[in-house]
Amino acid sequence: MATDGRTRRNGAGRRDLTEIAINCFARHGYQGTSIDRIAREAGVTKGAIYHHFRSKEDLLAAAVRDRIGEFETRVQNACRDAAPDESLRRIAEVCAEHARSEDRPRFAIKLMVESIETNAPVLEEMRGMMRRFRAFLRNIVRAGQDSGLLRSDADADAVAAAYTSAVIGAETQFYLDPKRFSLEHTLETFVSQMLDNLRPAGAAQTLQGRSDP
Amino acid sequence: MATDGRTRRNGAGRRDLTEIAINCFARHGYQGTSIDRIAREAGVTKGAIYHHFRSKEDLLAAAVRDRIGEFETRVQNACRDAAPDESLRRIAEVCAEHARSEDRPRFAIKLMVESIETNAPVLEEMRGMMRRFRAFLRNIVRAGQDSGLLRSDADADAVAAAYTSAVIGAETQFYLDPKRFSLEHTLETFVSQMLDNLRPAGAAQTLQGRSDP
Amino acid sequence: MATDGRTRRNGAGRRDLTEIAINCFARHGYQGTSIDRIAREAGVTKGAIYHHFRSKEDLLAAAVRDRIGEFETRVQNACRDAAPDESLRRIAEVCAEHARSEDRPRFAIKLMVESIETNAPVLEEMRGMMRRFRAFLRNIVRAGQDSGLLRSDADADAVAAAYTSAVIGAETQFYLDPKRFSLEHTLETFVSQMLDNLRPAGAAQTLQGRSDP
Amino acid sequence: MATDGRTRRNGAGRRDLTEIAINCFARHGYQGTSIDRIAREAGVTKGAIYHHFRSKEDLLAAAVRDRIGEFETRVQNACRDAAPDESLRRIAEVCAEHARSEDRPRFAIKLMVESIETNAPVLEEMRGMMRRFRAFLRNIVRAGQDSGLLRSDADADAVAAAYTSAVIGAETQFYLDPKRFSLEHTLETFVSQMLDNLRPAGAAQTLQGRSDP
DNA sequence: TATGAATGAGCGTTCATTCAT
DNA sequence: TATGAATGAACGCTCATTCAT
Repeated sequence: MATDGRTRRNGAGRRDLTEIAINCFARHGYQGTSIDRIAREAGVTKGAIYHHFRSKEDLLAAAVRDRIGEFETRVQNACRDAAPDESLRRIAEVCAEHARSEDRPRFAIKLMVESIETNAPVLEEMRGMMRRFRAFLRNIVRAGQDSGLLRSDADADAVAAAYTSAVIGAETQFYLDPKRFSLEHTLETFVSQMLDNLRPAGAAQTLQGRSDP
Repeated sequence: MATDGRTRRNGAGRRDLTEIAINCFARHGYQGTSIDRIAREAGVTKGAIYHHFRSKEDLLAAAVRDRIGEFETRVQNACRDAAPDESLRRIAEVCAEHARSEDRPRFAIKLMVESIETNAPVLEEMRGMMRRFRAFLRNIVRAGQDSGLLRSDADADAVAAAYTSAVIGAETQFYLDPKRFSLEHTLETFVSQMLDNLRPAGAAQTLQGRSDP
Repeated sequence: MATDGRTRRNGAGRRDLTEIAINCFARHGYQGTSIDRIAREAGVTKGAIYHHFRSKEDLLAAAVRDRIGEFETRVQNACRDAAPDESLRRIAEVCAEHARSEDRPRFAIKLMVESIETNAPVLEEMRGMMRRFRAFLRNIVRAGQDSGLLRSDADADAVAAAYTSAVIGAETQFYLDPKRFSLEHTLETFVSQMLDNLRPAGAAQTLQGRSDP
Repeated sequence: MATDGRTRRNGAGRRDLTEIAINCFARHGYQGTSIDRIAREAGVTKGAIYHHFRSKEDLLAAAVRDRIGEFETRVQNACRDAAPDESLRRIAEVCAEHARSEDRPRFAIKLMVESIETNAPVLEEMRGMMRRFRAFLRNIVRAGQDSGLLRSDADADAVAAAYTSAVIGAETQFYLDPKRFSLEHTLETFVSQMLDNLRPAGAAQTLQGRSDP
């Protein structure tokens, strides 16, 4: 009985292991996480992990892939049936929620940065995620431009790159200094600034950017 | 009596060691850098390092403090005798240059992110640097507002936070994907967008975002 | 399925390790014994030891506890069904045998002395052993006094303390100078002297102290 | 000015170094004492120590020799112009005082035991001290026997060995458990017991051995 | 499918010792 | 006579990985 994916107590399946692993990796980094710790937290022995994964790197790669897919699905869903400018607002919200969530956060920032110059396969995976994220944003901007909603003389690639930068940088600062860094407010400020700037010449200018005086 | 800075045997003084150490730490992270590696790269034995520093953490702290001071000096110098808007452009340039330089780059991003949840003292140091950076930017924005150069209804704190985010995020993406991420262009796009948005109501709008195909 | 106690590969179970460890500790002291040496002597690698024990201190504690228990059992058994004066003779014999045995000797003296001012938990363990040993002796003396076999105006506590002193001091001298220090003869001399002195007023005095030239 | 042996602050002479060294060795043992620690406590650098002593072992040997000489002088002085039985009482007192003193204590016990099976030269030194101590005691006993003060059928060697045992064992227990082990009382009990036993046949028996009921 | 004993390489750190000054 | 930089060997410990069961 009770075979709903995660069985009780013992015997965590392949899937459960990636769940637990990515949490450890996200918290303590790849090098800071021992197979032993993952095993302990999963309630299994090291051997069990090596039964499912060929190596620590393999486990990390599998876990990262899982998370990336999940994150991308979430972003795409947030944009379903939304106008381009609305999509750009929603994506920022999803990213902020992700950063604040209990279990998922930090993994992209921590493992992405840690893999620079140290772990080519994961780096490639992360690079792909970032490229797809920027392409996704760029397509939204282009769609907005095609429909006349956004200024057509803006460089959609650069806008997407700046947007991605703001998200990554805001998340990083938030993890670094959660008490003093206002994640949502920063992202809202950025997005409003950007949308304001992308408004076609004739459109009226919104008043934004002043708050908690 | 051999006083060319690095005295005796084949030595590498305290200072040289922090230089070499921070390069290693920035490249491979704190956990990914062994004392042996630093020693090898400095041409000394592990013992020599422990003669100058009490522990690996001590070495890291000394190296990080050095680098932070250097970076902050550099940013401040770039703003000497510059108008607020010009300062905001120059800071982005300095950050881009820093990210592209041979020896100094990556240290902030890598160690900042790695220290989250794992190394409280370094975290504190980095937090301090980020807070000072944001405060520095905010003061520039406020100076611009006071002089009428920038819109006075903008939230200077949020603008500074967004600016910092853009810088960190752009640097991160650049390290991750130097071939495909256009660091300078992204930062220019961001800064122009921001300055455009901060222009007082009456001022003319510049053309920005010239797409490079 | 190979269940001869020490299973698999070339192993040495937890128990064997404490046996080997205490021998090393007793010979070279705690600080003078490296984990590597224990491993080598046990025919395993360091890692195997750390699989069974959390630390060198943990291994020491386990080994010391084992030995203390063994020693106390041995002393108690020697006194089964013996009159108080006979018990006091037998305990000295057991201690002398213990000091001469191949594997067990020295551990108490070496580790007890080494732990003074340097290793609180082991000190505590040893202190406990000594207190129990003195209490055991005192109870024997009291039993002798209650039965009229020994002078009742003697201070049982002080007698027990002096007895323990003689045993420890004789053992120490024996280890220091086995060729020139006559362990059994010294202890016999002491015990006879003591029993002579504890003889009730009316009883005849034995001739003791026959000098062996 | 001020060259009274130990100069102010810096520049501890050879003699001062052995003083400081033996204190360290007595407290933390030989292996537990680093040259660095001695240097720090003496207010000099390691190099200065190596200027005076060829090695750590050499320093230990010198320090031990100093202390042994001092101790033996002290014991001999205590016996000047005293009858044999009185001498035997006084020696126990000197040993107890020595064990309680601030600076000198523990060195014999700790270093003697630690050197067993690990440090042949020091072991030899300690062996010599013990042999001389026993010989000194034996001669006192013999003198007592020759003068008719003590029973002449007692084995003077064995008596001396038992006496030495009691002293060493009492000291050890005292260091191990100063709160619960009564050093002076134990030694007094032992000596009284022994002297009582050594009294010639005709002499009256003293009442000893009952105290703090 | 999972366990647990074991390995072997490596890491941070300590320390006696050397030596140019 | 003394310093302080440096060495090199060891040590306690960790950890990814292997493998018999």
